Amino acid sequence: MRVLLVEDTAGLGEAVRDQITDDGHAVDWVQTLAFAQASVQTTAYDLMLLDLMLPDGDGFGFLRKLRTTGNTTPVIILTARDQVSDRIEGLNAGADDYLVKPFDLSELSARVAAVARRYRGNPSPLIRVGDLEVDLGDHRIRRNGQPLELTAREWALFEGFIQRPGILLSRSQLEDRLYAFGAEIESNTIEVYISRLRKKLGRDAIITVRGMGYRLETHEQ
Amino acid sequence: MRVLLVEDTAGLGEAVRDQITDDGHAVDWVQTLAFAQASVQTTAYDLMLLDLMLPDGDGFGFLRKLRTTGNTTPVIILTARDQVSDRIEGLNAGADDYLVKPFDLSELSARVAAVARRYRGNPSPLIRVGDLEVDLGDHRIRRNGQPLELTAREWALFEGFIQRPGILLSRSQLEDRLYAFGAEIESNTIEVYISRLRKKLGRDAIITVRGMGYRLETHEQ
DNA sequence: CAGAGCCATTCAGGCTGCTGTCAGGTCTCG
DNA sequence: CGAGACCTGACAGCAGCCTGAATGGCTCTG
Repeated sequence: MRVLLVEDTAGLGEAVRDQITDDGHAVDWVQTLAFAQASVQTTAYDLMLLDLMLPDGDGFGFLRKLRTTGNTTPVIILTARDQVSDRIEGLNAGADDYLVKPFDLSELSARVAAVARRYRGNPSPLIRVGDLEVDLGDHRIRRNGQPLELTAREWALFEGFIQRPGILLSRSQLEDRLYAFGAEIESNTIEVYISRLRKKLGRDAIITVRGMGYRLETHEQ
Repeated sequence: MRVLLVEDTAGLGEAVRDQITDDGHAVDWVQTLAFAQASVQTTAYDLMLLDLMLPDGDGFGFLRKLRTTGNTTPVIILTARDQVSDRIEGLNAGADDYLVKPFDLSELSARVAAVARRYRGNPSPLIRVGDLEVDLGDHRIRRNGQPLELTAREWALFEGFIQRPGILLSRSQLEDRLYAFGAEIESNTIEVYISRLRKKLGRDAIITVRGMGYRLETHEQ
């Protein structure tokens, strides 16, 4: 899952980023509404974590504007304000959940997982590709009825393929799924994970398109 | 994806061009606003990388004019200016993202990939030419329903033809698609690839225009 | 706290088949 | 018919890819 974190406090931002990353998601961290605006325009996020008090404005307005432009990305508000009125205003503005600082990182994890599950629950929960049966919300895969266990990184990669079956994903797009923007990757990690996925999903599940990337075999012509 | 790079610094331009090419996109590189203007009028780009300080003017004005004429191509600004006011002006002028020099090439890749992701989020258009059916996003070709396998180089060449069906491409234009700008090529490589493409696409798919270049047969008129 | 176990990452060795080159042929035009 | 332009089969070299194994970090457990 790809998460946009909008938070101007360095310490908290890092902690949250690390936590969400550990949970197996890719995190883009910005510190102003201007950058948040730019990010949501160029990237389709699955979840947004939004601080309310930012150097260049109020998160409420940003969220309202986001909703009026048709963006339905789930948003969890992170804030020091704990007034009931704030909570209501946040939910009215289109937030999906609300965390009051200081909050426990494991609590954050739980909310994130819940939003992800709810979000994934809407569109078809079970995806079938070839002999694979995938539940995006629960991160579960069966192959010929047999459950498969994927690690966080394996899942992050696989998710990219399953979301749009048959699509060609370049190496840099795959790196983008595993690591946040700007991260350096300087070995053949992607290849190693492709290899591991093949071992679990079946040898010919993922097709190498030499010089271009990889593609999930869909058995459609 | 087809990218227009507007950058007047030779070294940086080459580096960016090579990087984006490596990521699997087609890059047109121009060094002035005048050429940029001409390019956007003749070609539908999926992304523009725009330097702000150019010999014949300021990128802001160009971008504003572009937006007022209804062009919604995503634009990423590349600039040495890192003033907050510049950032805001850039976003106000209609930019989608902002990269401050010196930036890391992998970061550029990530931003470009983000745009590409959105671009591919739309149902990738199927292009039909003769008995060929081409999906530019997925890099797939079928001929009479039969899937074809093209290598990276073959695809790079073919992409040039399919993007503007019927256009005549000179030998040097084709070389530019395969090799970094300025690379010397001193054999008949292009001819060899044309030959290989013909073997896969059908003997009369590509027409030789003696002394001028090659053209894709469209069976129009 | 030691030890077991799992995971992410890196590295090296080996393999596949793409790439660029050449040679010798065919085609086209004046 | 000659010259130049173009075509294509063959091939060596190597880029790109695959994968087993090693490493180190982390968590869990007793």
